Amino acid sequence: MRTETVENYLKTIYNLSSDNTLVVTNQQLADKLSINPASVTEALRKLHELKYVIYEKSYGTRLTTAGSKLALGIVRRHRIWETYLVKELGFGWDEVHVIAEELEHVQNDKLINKLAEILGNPVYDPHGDPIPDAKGKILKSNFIKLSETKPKGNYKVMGVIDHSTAFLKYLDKHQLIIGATITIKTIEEFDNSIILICQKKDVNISPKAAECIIVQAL
Amino acid sequence: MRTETVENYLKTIYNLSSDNTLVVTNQQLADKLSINPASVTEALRKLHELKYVIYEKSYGTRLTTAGSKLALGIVRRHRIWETYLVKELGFGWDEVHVIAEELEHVQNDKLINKLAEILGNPVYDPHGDPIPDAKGKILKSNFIKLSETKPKGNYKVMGVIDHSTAFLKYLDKHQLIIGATITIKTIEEFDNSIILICQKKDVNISPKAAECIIVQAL
DNA sequence: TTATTAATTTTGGTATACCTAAAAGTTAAT
DNA sequence: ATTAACTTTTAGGTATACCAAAATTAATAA
Repeated sequence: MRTETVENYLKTIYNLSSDNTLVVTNQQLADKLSINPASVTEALRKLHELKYVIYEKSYGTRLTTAGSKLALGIVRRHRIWETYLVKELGFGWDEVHVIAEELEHVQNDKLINKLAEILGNPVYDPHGDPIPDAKGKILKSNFIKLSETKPKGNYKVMGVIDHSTAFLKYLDKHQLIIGATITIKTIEEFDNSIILICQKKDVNISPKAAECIIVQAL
Repeated sequence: MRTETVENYLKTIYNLSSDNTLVVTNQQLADKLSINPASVTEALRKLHELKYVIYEKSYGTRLTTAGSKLALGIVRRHRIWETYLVKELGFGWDEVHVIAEELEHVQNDKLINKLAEILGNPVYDPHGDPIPDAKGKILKSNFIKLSETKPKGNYKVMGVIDHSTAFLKYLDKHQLIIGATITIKTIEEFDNSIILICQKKDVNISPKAAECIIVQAL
């Protein structure tokens, strides 16, 4: 199997399994990777043979220790590059995902560690995602989704789940950037949209968007 | 055809044709790319269909205008990355080639132009090779090979042809770095090896190495 | 010029990573 | 418990990018 293919599967499995606590379905993988489910079945069988995943037919897949290790390496490379692009090269947080998607496959630990060092070994990337260290250790947060918050509560925006340019530009427009403090005003009965206060302005967030914003209770 | 495959062929044709003045043979390509000549024939036929090269059966190949443009883009990316790795990230000139070989395939003009800007839009990379500008314009030098020099002459080291770590470390050892001033002492009758003076020390250079060192007469 | 050597192309074949369509299996709803 | 809906797998197929071996073509030397 080509390295890049392996890396894309393992990274996606990692991202979908929330730190390996969940089993990932073929459908989820097919959707995320934009490929046919039949191709996923095939690939998972090979990854199982390579001992990167435990794939149980018609049930689901999770990473082995070896697979996790590899996945964390790729996640590290991706997040370090995103941070470097934003902090050192002046890119916007809404444009770095696609570039990092390519840069993450460049195989050179010395390079990544050098970038990390220049950045002061950051622990979070520009989207609020934790960056694994060189040994693969990663912080796990007890943050919640905006969709799980309660009215009257005060929260701090800690990260996002969707990394698309469109979504990030939408957040920028409402000042909903990492670190912003918000207060939940009400949750609409009929469509579950959330009305919150951010920078003293009312902002209306759709349930779909609320699923993609990560916050911490204050 | 995969982008990376196209890019590797075009780049190699460019490098072998010395600025498109020479026709490139299949053998040369097979050697440089470490693949079977039969595969080269196949690939060239496709590149011809794609209008990137003019491939004349059993004769040779050269780049079209479109092919040249693409090739220069890849060469630019490669050389900008090499320079960035050396100048900004502290890598040695002997270790950047392999890394740039991967980085050159990352498709993002804004990124390359940003790196170039940080570097002050350099015109030469760490190996003395000229870097095409964003429009594809490239300096052409009238430098000569060390193997073409004459005894008693004074020269300045301007670049290298071989980018392997082994060769570059060998040069480092003898202080034969870019910019170094040398004087040709003699050329051995029986094996054509060159004895030159560099940093006041005598250095003996094999004919093979002399083919890979580019100098300018002073 | 012919023979020899070398380069190139043809032919037939492999592995990878996808695909579609159909079959089998699983889950949920009545 | 049976049907309906969805998911997963199987089976058969494609394009890419390579290969080895044989056939052809070109270049070189006798």
